[in-house]
Amino acid sequence: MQQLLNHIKNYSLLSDEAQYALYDCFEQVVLSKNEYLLTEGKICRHLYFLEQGALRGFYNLDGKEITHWFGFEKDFVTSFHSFITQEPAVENIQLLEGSILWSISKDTLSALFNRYHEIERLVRIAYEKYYIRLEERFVNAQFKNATERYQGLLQQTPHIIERVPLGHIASYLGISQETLSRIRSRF
Amino acid sequence: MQQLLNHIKNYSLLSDEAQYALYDCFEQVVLSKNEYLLTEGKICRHLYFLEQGALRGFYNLDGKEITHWFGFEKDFVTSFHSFITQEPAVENIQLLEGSILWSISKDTLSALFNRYHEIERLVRIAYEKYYIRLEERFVNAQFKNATERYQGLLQQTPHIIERVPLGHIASYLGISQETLSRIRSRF
DNA sequence: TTTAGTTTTTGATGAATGTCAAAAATGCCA
DNA sequence: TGGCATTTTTGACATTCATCAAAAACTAAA
Repeated sequence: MQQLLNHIKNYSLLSDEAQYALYDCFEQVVLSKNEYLLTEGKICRHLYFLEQGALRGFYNLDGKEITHWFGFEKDFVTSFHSFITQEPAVENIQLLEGSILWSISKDTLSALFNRYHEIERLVRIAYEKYYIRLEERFVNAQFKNATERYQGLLQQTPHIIERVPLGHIASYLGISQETLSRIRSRF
Repeated sequence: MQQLLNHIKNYSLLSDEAQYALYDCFEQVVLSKNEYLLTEGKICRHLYFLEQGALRGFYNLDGKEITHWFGFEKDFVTSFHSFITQEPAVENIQLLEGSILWSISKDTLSALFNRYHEIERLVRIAYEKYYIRLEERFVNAQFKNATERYQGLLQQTPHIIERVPLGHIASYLGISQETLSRIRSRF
């Protein structure tokens, strides 16, 4: 939990009071490898902070699992679309490693927004960072080829390669596992 | 300007006081076709609301212009990365039609955030919507083929096809103009 | 209208990547 | 330390899409 409070200082500084309120509202969740944080069709009512571990978001398409994002230490994770709209999730969130998370419900978070302008500001700023990150992934997906995407991954988030099976990574990069294997053999 | 105040009601409702403050802080900008709202290398210091008209964001890659987004009536537009980070923009924003915009500087907006929690909330909610929109485009880019992307465009944003030259649309969809032409001939 | 510029389409070809099937390598645990 | 399951690699072939070049269609101004 201390890690969470520490991490959010990167977004904006909170008063002691607001920090304490946060401290009070997050609950610890411990899950083991392969368990699910969320399954398709359920409404995602929580936002999580990943203190330790790794997980992936994926959905099913024509019988195949499409992994479209990963979460690691210090990431906020949720099924964003479902969390925001409160519609059923189209995706699953599955643990890749045993993990420690901190959870807050949407309702609790909304209540915190009402009480603390500074917490809503923090989230507004967090959104900006996550938006920029997604924008970059979008440009990669749309305008770079398989090799460039893999090299970008190597440079920008090498930890992914070290901790995740190649099948998931291929999916994450939007290429087939075989193609990824061939690209890797050329280095 | 009334259109702007009306539009933001879709995000959240503002007090009269906050609405008046907004009214006070936006300035009208009128530009004609082909003019630039922003050019590569400049820092983007403003957020714009597009009341009437159309524009595109594009960047240069290997001598080609890559159009990666369009703006139309009721869109908030800016070079998001540059506006948030205050680093030089990598993209250009060019008018596709003569347009009427309303502009607010980052500093002015920040001051409004400080004075009105409810305005920061409005922007937080707007970010959520824009994030979800981008997420959808990302999934399309990464996991759908050219034909599916074009059909998605037809269904979800047909107005784009009616108002934008096909060359820009092809780029927006991440395919060559020739391929787009062939896809279109198959309907 | 005519003409010049721009946009869109068509054709031929090649490169990048996907798919299916099988082999090889790796990991895990009894 | 085997043996089984999973993950990764390799090979053959098919498909999608890009590229280059040229023709056709469209647009707008003289």
